[in-house]
Amino acid sequence: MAVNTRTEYTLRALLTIMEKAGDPISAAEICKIESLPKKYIEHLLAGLKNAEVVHSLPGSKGGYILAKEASRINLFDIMKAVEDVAWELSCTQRGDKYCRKGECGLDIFWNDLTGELHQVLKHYTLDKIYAIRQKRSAQ
Amino acid sequence: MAVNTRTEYTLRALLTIMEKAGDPISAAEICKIESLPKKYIEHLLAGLKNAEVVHSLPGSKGGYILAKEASRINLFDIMKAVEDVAWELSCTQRGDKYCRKGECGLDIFWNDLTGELHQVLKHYTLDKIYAIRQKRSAQ
DNA sequence: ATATTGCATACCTAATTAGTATGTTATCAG
DNA sequence: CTGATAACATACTAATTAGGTATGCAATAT
Repeated sequence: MAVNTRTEYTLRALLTIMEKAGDPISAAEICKIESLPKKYIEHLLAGLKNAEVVHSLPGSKGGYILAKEASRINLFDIMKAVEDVAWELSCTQRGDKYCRKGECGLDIFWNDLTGELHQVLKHYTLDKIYAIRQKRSAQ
Repeated sequence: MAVNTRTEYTLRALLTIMEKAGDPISAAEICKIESLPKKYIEHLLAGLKNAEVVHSLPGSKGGYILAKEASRINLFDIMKAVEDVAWELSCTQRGDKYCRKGECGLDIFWNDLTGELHQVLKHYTLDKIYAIRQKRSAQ
């Protein structure tokens, strides 16, 4: 259980988009600034577009912009958009081979835990993450 | 990112051991009660033994017992013992191909987040999980 | 002694991750 | 209206991880 590169790279891309403040930035430029693989980032941004986290504009002056204020975009939404399954902890829903379909009695526990972890993720909005990064740069 | 079967099955095994209250219970019996694959559980319990979460006794009347009170065993310890990498979120430590080794400025953020998530996991001790399960059974 | 347990090692298959490649479609500048 | 520049869609692939299974050895109680 770990955050994977999808979330990591996506976050870096989003912060780069955010810094452009409404001016569309292309995948190519994002990847140049952040040293990321272009095709992979395009692929990830497609997920974000679907989840309405970003808007995209094709064409020569095109690129990506945030679909809403940075304070309304949180880590949970990002992960959900970009990882196929975002921290779904319930064994029942995963359909594990030896899952006893609720008979183990732990479904409530997994739900409680999932809720708490999602809460932590939702607490980290894009603007907060940006602020944490700025703080570090200032040191 | 999700909890996997390792943690799920291990937790069920530990609760079964806990219910025996100090009387050693064999992997075979655990697996009979919880419908789990014996070899896999043995493998997982080996990790728990290493982490000093359980003690084991070989021989005919042997089996597993908790190494300490249920209130002193928490989900973080369990996951760390049983999953190779327990929720290590830092890209630097994972050695991702396009990780910029701190240059992305997000290392502090990942550390903050990791800490918060670990805190949630540590809050769930085995006796609390047991209590949550009992509550549900009573319904 | 022997049955019963844990324990160690190695192996295997399927799914997931982390990308890459190729080609198509929409927009703007000239 | 044409060419460049972007996004977008689909498919593919290599490497790693997950989820087990198999075999055999070591320790203990009866």
